[in-house]
Amino acid sequence: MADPPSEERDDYHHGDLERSLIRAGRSLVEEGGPDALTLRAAARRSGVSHAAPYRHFEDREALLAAVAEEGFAEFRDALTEAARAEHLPGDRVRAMGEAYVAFGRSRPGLFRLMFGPAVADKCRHPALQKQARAAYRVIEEGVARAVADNGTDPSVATMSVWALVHGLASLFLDGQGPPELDTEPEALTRAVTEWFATAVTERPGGNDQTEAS
Amino acid sequence: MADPPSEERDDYHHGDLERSLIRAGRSLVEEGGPDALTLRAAARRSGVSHAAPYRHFEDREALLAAVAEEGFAEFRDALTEAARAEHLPGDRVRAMGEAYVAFGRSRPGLFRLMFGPAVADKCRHPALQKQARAAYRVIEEGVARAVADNGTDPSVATMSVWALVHGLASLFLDGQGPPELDTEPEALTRAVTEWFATAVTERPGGNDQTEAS
DNA sequence: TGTACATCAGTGAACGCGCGTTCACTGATGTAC
DNA sequence: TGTACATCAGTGAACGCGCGTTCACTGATGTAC
Repeated sequence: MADPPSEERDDYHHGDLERSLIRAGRSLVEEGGPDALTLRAAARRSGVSHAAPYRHFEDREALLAAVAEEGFAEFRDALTEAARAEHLPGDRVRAMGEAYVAFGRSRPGLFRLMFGPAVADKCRHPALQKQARAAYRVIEEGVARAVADNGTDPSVATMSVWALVHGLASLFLDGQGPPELDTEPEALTRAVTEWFATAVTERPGGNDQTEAS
Repeated sequence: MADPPSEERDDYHHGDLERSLIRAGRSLVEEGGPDALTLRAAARRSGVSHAAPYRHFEDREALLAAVAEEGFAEFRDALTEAARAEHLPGDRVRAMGEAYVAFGRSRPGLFRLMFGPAVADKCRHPALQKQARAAYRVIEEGVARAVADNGTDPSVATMSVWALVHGLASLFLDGQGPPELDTEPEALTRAVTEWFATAVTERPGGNDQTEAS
């Protein structure tokens, strides 16, 4: 549980401290959530004095943002990959949904950092914002294709799909799975996303889209 | 932004410090999220020395749990009330969904405390667990009634609805609304929940429930 | 090829902060007789 | 009705902690001549 200086170095200069800090920061986040990322701990893990990070990051939030940015890049890759494995638009949506939930479940701390309030002012970090939007666009395109010719409003559909899988992931992360349900998270995720992908792909029944506006 | 001792008292004994601490804790949570709740700040707001809370709460987490418990009670009331206003099962589900999102949006800090990782070990707080389950049951019953005779698995449907509204709330809270969409959160919520309530109520089309198991 | 010098990454001491928690204490309250 | 005493709520000083951030510094690197 302690924090041994893991990266040994003999020379005065580290070599690539910036990358090392991001990697350290990421492991801290994955182990203990966003709060566990402190500049001092990241420095410790990189085998460097606690003031050294300031050569590379303006403040703590900057390192948080860098870690989150990396997370979003991986996230987008995971979604893209999942979609690539399928051919029918509906299957793609389902596959992306499962990948979304799987990503969150396998990296809870990172997921919380990416979507939570840890990086307060995202406008201050354009690179992060860019990656986040890129991930959003992957879902958006997939859903748009799936509802292309059934009359559903694409942005409502995208938001629905996104909310559904984001909610699933969040609930699992927070241990809020249904109390007495003995279904495995994977099976439940599959059932829900499948049901939903089908519903979204098919022509919506008597739903009056204009009523809300 | 400072922390003035808001509750004046002349006498040595407070009167009802326990309640006062919960109220103070709650306002701290609502203002700055779960992290902002510290025993010292709650004591300050109650106009009491920083060691006094230990007469009423074993540790910081106990106060967090008490605040969360209160939150869940209110939450359940909000859901129940929303459902009561409607008569058709589908409308009830939609109304509950909107109430769920509205609750989260109007009390972001409390919502994060209730569903987030702040209270690490929920088993240590049976009263909290009880309230959380009670809230879950309200949704469960509403959804079960809505899908009663259309062949959808009620637990899958419940989980879907829950995930959807939870996801919507979370995304709004974290400022992750769709980038270029200019729709108001309320309208979007209404559109999504309405679409979804309709989909869940109607007979599911070509969806093969058994395929996942 | 050698040397002066600017640049830059990392150091270590220090600052001030607020926190959770413990402890011996003191002041108020209420009960038994 | 009055008094001794146990009980209990709140006090204030103290402990140790880890943090973010600043600062003058030192050691290494590489470039201009």
